[in-house]
Amino acid sequence: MLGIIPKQEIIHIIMHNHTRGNRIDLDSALKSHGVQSTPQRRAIWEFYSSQNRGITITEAIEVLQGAGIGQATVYRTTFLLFDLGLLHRIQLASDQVCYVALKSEHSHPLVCKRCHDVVEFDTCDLSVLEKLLNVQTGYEIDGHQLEVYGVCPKCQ
Amino acid sequence: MLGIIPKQEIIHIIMHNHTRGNRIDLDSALKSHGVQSTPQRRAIWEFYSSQNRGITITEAIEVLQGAGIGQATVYRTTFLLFDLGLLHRIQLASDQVCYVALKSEHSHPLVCKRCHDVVEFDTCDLSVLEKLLNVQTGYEIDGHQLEVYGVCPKCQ
DNA sequence: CTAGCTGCAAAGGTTTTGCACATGC
DNA sequence: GCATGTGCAAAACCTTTGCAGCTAG
Repeated sequence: MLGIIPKQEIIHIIMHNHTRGNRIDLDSALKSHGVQSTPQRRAIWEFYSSQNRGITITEAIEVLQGAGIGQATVYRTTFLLFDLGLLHRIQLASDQVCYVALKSEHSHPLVCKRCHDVVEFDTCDLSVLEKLLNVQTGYEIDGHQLEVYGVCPKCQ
Repeated sequence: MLGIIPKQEIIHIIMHNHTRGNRIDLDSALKSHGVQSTPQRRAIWEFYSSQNRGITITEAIEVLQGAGIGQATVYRTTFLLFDLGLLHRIQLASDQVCYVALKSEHSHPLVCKRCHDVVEFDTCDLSVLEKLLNVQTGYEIDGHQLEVYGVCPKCQ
């Protein structure tokens, strides 16, 4: 009963949910932080956005150098996008880190441990938890990072 | 009304909650994974456990070399402990990663963005979310990573 | 026009590795 | 006693930086 939803369908469901949230607009995101929109930045964002799996910096460099973008720029831009909250950073194995473009403004990745495919979800309600933590600890809560891990239907 | 709980008290509350969960026993954890318990591994675990804030590998190396432990061993052991699920890995700034020892088997860190102090909580109930994701996506869910960020009372 | 961005290549830092020796079981 | 773990130092790798030229606004 589980795992029989065709992949296409899943993507569709996910995309459908996303259209309810605010889609991310790179240019406004950059402008609102007072930094320029350049062809390189757009290309790098485009690349991350076009993948639905975690991308390591090394992979990104490899691909984007083919498009004539310098490795330093890939580093600089990836960190910039991460700092702006447009990329999600994911822990794979003990030492591997990869990035996924957020599709909507509040979303979390569900990552396949085997093939690293990622689907996103935005239906996490942690406001109650955050309130509780605030009362219990006195911390002024201002965000969370949630990643869920599993094995995708294809890999099961 | 918030932020007036003395730190001592907070730690107490947190520790008290933890005693309800299973405390972590390094030796059994190591043995159950078929790896040896050595003085170095115990010392490194001891060190992470004694801190209530995120520790970078560089900091760990610096301290533990004082105890005569080689840097390669610190790397190897830190990754081992992380792979065994005994250390939590935390993203600080865009490129800084640090580690925190889990106090009980299912716990999550609440991290101060300024001083990197960490308190842990185990009251997250994501089973409903995990079930939903399973049905929606066909993924076989087997874990999640949740980090909450904020500013601790001291830093406010 | 100018502040901000980029590519290049070198410097700097971090992580991994091979190997001889030591140690847990 | 032997498989596993460790320290050392070198190698490999990854990330950052300085700078001259380019470009977005």
